[in-house]
Amino acid sequence: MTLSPRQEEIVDAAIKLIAEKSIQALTIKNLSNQVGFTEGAIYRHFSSKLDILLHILLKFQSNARQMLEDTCSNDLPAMDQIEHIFMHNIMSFVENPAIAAVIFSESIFQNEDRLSREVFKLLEMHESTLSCIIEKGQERNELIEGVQKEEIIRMIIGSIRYTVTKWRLGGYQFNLQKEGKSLIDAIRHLISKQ
Amino acid sequence: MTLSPRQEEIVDAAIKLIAEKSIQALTIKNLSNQVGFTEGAIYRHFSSKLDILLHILLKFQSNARQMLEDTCSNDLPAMDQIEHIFMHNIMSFVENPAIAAVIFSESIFQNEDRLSREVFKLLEMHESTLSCIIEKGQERNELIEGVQKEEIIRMIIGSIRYTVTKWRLGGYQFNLQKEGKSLIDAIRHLISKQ
DNA sequence: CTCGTATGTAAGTATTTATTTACTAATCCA
DNA sequence: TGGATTAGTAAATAAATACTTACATACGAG
Repeated sequence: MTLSPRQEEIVDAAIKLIAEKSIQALTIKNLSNQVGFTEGAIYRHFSSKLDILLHILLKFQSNARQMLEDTCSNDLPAMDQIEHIFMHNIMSFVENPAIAAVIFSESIFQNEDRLSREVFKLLEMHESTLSCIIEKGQERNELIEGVQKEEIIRMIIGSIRYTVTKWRLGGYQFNLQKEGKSLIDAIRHLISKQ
Repeated sequence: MTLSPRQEEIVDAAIKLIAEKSIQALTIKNLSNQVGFTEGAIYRHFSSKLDILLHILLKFQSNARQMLEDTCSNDLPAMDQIEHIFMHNIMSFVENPAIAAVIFSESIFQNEDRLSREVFKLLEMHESTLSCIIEKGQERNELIEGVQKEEIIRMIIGSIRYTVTKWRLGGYQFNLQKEGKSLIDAIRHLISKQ
């Protein structure tokens, strides 16, 4: 399960390639150029291209898992925890646009069952953490109760994704961090009590 | 600009192909099988595959434009207009999953400037209509004012898109119409006055 | 030292895909 | 009628792409 240094190197090169060009640019040829070896060398370290994509997703998963656990372990007000997760995601997109490029490429993965399942899992991780936080927040009377947590989750994750998608479609023109902050402020205003 | 009957036929076949398989399945070979002609015949009617994709987007655009104009022309309360647009979109995804497949394939279009611009335009059409509705709603004291309309729009469009994406990733397992209704009810609850 | 394993290269292969070409049959109009 | 236009076919082409194979070299353990 854990990767050798060279495997890490290849996965990182793949991520860089996706970030700078697009997921379409992730070909074995391009990847081998990026790493500085020939195509055959890639196959010494991964059995297939799918395997590489899979490890990219696993890497993002383990980052996300770490962040989500850290967030849950402290005992801030619910809304602060949500903001923390929200802004952490925004920042990780800003610092590493490949994450967005990969995660938002479900359409490409759709025929690859294994990949779309891993993307799904990543979403589920976020959802279940948010679910737990919102539930507590409602019990503690910090968050409004008239709206089911499932719908709040949809709005939070959906609005991030949409904002990031437009940021990407528009060629990274606007300041994502700033827009993310306005958005989470609006969400706070809507779902906090009073 | 307007298409011949045979061109319509080809575009519709392309949409069907995307809906039933995926956007990856839209190859000239598959398309010609679907239509019942050979590959060469396709090129009698369209200059390139890109041209076909473009006309798919234009078709969706004109449908959406029609719907948005219809909505604006009546004088319902803002929230009812929003719900109308919202549910119209949901229903069009239910009836024609290709629309979702195409619109959510920005990642594939990203290197095709022309295509991503048209997807962008489709989003802008929805945004500007919603913007107008929300503005009036806030003036008329129907909608809350503490939150900027840009953020509300992000939440509305984002939450639809996210719900539809999960519906697709999960293989159309849940009832999108029902979930859409719960979601718009929640939104209504959050952004209506009182 | 040397043998085997790990890791690289160069040059394939097989397949897919968009597009083109040369040809044909039908249909329309002068 | 007859010549051009339209719309189809079959087959070729060119490029891209994931992956394989045969060979080379370095290096660590016995």
